Amino acid sequence: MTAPTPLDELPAAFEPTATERRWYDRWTEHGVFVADPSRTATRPPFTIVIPPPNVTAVLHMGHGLNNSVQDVLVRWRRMAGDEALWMPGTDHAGIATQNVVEKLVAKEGHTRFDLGRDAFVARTAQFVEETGGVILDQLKAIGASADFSRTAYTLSPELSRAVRETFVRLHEDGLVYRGHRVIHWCTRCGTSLSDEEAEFNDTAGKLYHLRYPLASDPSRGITVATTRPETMLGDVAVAVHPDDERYRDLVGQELLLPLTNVRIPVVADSYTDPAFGSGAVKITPAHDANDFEVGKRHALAMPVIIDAEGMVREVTHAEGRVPAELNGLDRFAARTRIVAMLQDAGVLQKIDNHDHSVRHCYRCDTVVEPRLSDQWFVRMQPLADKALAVLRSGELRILPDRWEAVYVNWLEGIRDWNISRQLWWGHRIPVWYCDGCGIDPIVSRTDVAVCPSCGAVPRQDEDVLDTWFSSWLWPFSTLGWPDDTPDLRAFYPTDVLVTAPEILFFWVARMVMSGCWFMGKAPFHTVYLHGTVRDMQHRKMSKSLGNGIDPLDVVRDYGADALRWTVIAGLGLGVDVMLDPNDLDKSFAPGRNFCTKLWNIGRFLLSRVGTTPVTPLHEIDASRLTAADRWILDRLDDAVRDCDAALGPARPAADRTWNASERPRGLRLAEYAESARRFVWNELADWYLESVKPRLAAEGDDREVARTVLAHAFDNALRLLHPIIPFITEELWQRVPLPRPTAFCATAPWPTPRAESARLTGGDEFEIVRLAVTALRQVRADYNVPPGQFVDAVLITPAARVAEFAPLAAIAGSLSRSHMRADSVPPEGAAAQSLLRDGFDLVVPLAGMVDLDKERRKLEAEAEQLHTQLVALDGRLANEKFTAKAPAQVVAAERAKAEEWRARHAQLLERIARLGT
RNA sequence: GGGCGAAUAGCUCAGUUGGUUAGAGCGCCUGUCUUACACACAGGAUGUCGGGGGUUCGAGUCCCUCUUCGCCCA
Repeated sequence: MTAPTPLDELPAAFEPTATERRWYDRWTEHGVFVADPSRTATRPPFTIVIPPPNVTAVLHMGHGLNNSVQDVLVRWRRMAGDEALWMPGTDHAGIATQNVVEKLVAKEGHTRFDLGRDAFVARTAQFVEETGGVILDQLKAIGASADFSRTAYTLSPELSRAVRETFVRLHEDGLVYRGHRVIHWCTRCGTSLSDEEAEFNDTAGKLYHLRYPLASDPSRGITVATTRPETMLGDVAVAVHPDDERYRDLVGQELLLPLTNVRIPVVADSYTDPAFGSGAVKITPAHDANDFEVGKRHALAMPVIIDAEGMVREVTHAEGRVPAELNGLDRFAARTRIVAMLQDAGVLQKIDNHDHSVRHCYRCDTVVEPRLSDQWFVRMQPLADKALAVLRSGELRILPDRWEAVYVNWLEGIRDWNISRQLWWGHRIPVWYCDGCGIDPIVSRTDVAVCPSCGAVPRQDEDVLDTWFSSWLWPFSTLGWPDDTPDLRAFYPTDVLVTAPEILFFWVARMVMSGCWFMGKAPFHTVYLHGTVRDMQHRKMSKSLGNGIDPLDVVRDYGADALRWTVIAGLGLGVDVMLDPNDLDKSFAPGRNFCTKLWNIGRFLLSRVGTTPVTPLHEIDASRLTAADRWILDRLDDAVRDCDAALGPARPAADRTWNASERPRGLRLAEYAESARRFVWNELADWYLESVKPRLAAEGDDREVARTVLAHAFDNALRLLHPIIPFITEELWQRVPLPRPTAFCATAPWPTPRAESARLTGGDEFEIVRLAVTALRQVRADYNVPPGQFVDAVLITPAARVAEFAPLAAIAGSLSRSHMRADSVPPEGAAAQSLLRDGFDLVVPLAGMVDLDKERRKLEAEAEQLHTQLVALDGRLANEKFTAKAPAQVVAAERAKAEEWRARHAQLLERIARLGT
């Protein structure tokens, strides 16, 4: 290890770029982030699995936020003595990755079909091999302390084995089945999608009212309303509600489908809403999931009139249904055309504007086409039941807790999961079909080369599995499952899952299901859902809007610590983070300013403490500590307690189950950041460091005490701050001349407060100093005393304490640019005066400057305000209902407060009287 | 259409089982290049806690209602 730069060479400004690289390499060299399952015998494990970014992704602010949060938690627990494991990795991202490589291939003038499946998959694998590590390297640049020796990948041989095991086992459990039904189809991606992947977008559409004539009497007819007139080519019936009087006599009769003159029946089905439109609905079973159910109930035909590319054609069971002029048209072009045709035919009665939600592909935003096809499904109800049970028992909690209702709502209305994807990039479905003998599909853990029934060569299912079917195993597949590995035994269940609400259903709920089903335990005890990074118009950052921020730009310009501090300190629980992509200076000012301030505090403090080793605090006798020392040590304890209360508890107290009082607590990262910041900036730097300057200037015993307290307080402050801003704290911490318990701040023990019993009295005297200084500064401002001008001031104390406060008055004087002395009697003559507390006063004789009226008004205003409050308080205390019904504790506190106010009020009146009239 | 949630200082948000002078950060105003820091220091201003009604000795906090906004689901 190279020696740190000598102190006299400590640069005037923190240099993030070089420093960050250096410390990250050194942490890695020393295996600081590597977890060891054997050590969990003696210390609790703390595990976080990363939400695996897409293997094609590049880092954006969403990742920056998400991973900063995880890193804060992992670094905190690592310092707190847990065996901390942060499992990193990437997701093969079937559709996204295939799309990327298809675009590359397209640039060469080819399609994936030109290459063929094997060559395309090989090409994609090679692409991932070359570029897949990019985002992980970018995570290192923001300081992520993940255990990269364990980096996982959803399409690795190990995790692929877990996927296949899962599929087969669920099939054995009766939870995986093949289904024939209408699913969501993306005509651009050429694959089916799950319900979650087909997102609703509000769309301004139109409602077309079409009149279908009665076959037996074309003068009569039924009007149906549809948003998709082109699907009428696939209509097989019109449904009305069984109780609808208007249509009762028509049920069972036939209508003539316009343009094609296909005869279709009128059926009665309670799916129909009599209040919507005309109360009659056209039924297109092959192109609408609800119509499909109606079609099944009434044993109707299911003609398919739109193909996989979204073109209108007579696909199956549709002979004579598609007019020649519509054949081969894209579905949207066909809509325009058919509306004109329907109008010409006199069928179109009216067109209303109609806002409704239309499903779009979550990857490419193409309008989803409902499509009749065969797919593999997971029966979700049994899995969902378990996922609900662990939330209700308290084995699992979600923060902010309002998301628990959303989670429950989704699980209670759970629908089966379509896991087939008509893609090439992913886990091939482990099912083989024998065309020779036609036996049932063979579901197998190992590849099937020969049909066990007839000996023919079977063919494997062409489809791959939904990517989420591999990522839902992430908390245990990354630890070695299905093998019973030391990692799995030590680190499962994991602790906290940190992610965004968008993937609560896609991923989080499904992980809970798989964890409960395969491992018998929820995969984590806490789900932490953080907010979204947005721009100043509160729009989500996105590539298409061009309002994104590249975290690496921020790291380059301000440093990783500034990035981390900004997002963590601004991160209320579940609250969105607003950043301005057009003004990075302003957006990241909180982090940059704080890092600069901390650097300056460190630079000054360390230069004053010097490099000579400092006596540890526990070797200093308590009697040698001054009031200021005791005050800052008390503040440190408060800060540690506040940070602990904001962050923890790290895990449920007992049996991995949350009790009601713990359940909503913890993970308040912004509160933690603020508590630590307040200590080091507003207490240590603003007051203690300023007050201690004179003591450091004089050689001697007291200088040693001051050096010890300074070094001790700063050491603890750096450790408190390290999880948020690891680089700058490590750089400074290495220079604190205290004996180091560990090689790195990153592995130093998390601060603990002194026991309440060890807490010393004496902090309050320093509070008088602070009040005196503040009062003097106010007087200065009131009388426009030039900043450089020293004034005389007297701290009025009880007679018995003049000697005790003489040195404290001197400190207050140096902090307020005044010659302040302690005395029990005020000086003669006009003076500005301020009532401090406990009978202490500050008197400032400003010769010739004091405005007695002004002083009187000041004191009278305070007395008057106090009086008003006192009257209200006395009224409350005189109210028998209050004293009888309010808790005794509250009443006692109110009485004490009344006494305190009364005393202060009396003192104010006395001071006013002393000013004369 | 169903469900959930939010509305507190100019902005983003805290405010723990109701307890009485409603807080923080940023921003704003004034002064200061005070020998670590102007990315700083010092001082200062700012809220009928969305509207209305109710419960209570007491309501930002509980109940009802209205308004506005957000999210999820169909």
